[in-house]
Amino acid sequence: MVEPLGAARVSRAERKQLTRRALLDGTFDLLEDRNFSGLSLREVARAAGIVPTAFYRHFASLDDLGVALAEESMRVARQVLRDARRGGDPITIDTALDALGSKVGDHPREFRFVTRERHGGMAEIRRAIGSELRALVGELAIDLARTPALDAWAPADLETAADLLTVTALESVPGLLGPQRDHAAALDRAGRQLRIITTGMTAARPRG
Amino acid sequence: MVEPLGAARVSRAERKQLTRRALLDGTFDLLEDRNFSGLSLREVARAAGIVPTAFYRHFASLDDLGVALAEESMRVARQVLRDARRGGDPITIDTALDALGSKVGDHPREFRFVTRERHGGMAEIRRAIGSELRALVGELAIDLARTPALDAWAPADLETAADLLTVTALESVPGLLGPQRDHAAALDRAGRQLRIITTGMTAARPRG
DNA sequence: TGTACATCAGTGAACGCGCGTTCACTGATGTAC
DNA sequence: TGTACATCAGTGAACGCGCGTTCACTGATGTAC
Repeated sequence: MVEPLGAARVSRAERKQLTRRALLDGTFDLLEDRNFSGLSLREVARAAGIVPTAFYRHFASLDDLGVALAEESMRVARQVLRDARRGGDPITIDTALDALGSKVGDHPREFRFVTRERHGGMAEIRRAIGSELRALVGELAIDLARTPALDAWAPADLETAADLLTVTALESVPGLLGPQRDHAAALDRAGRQLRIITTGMTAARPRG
Repeated sequence: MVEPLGAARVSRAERKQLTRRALLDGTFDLLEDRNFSGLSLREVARAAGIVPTAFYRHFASLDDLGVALAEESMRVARQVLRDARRGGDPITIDTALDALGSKVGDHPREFRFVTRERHGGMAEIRRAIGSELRALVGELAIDLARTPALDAWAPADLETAADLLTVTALESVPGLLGPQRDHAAALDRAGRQLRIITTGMTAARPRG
């Protein structure tokens, strides 16, 4: 790494973290129009401004880097749920979609990664995304459990419903990653679908 | 291609079709544990038993082959809807999931391709799958339009609901591609989710 | 039926290139005293 | 504060390999007469 003129002195550990960030950021940028499995180690190193062999100081393999990207991406995705609850009020469809829309706008690379690699990626990456997604669904199920209309539901059924809501919302992400003019339609469609689901949940005889 | 001893004489056109099939089949087999974008042309040719340069007699590029695989896979997926209607009765959740379960069992490679490449693949492949999926959703919307309980629904809302049902069913495919013991759970979960949706549809005030 | 020519799926040599990984190294940062 | 040594992120040369694509070709099939 080149020391910029007049840069503050940083410790070896700090500098290593900066390079690690450069690897993650550079890789996210390379993924704008490609698959993770279409990347090469040399290309990733080039994007981070290091020599190929230095890559191994940070990750044992490209797969390892992919898992790190999956974890970082899912950390952003889980933040949507927290944003939707801001003010301490229960989550509604509108606050959730607002939160999703602005989070995708702020972090397109992370959502693109999740969308592309959730089913399309290498086994280890899929596993990492899957387990984080299950945690997110579990969180949402707890929100649902606090809803009076659903207090007769068994935990497993709440989980199933939370999964359905999550996947439906996630399905709108490709539309939110495209041109601005399609965003409203994507959110509108997701809103209609989520409303069908919540209508079904409150109308359902639980434990069917 | 080697002429098997005693093989029936086939025309040049027939033989070309056989090689094309070998390319499609060989590629599907290579995709069992990888991405389409992880394939190389030489590897595909090897799997089909031809020399790399002969590939170009059949497809202009790997992308072209990918689009052919997408079309073939979606042809199988659309067959699920037709199977679910067999006997001329309206589609139900149970007939649809039965049809899906056995179709995935018979054609795992095609469903794996759709699942992996729908969001994860190269732009041209995504486009091919997307447009076929929209056709499938349109077909299902017509089925829904024939349902008495939904006759007040606007076509666009039926389309939105059909999309939700389709995507929800599709989400069970990864579970159906895994070990046999997980199949029942995947279908059960999809059934519960589809029932939430259909409950929501019949309970909803249309044109909301 | 036989002959002469056209077609074209598949062959095989050759090319230059980017790949992942190895290895010994450099030189700034960190630590012990 | 100064010195001697250890650590370790990043370097750069080198390797053998599989890649996509080009090209001129072969020989069986197809067609015209």
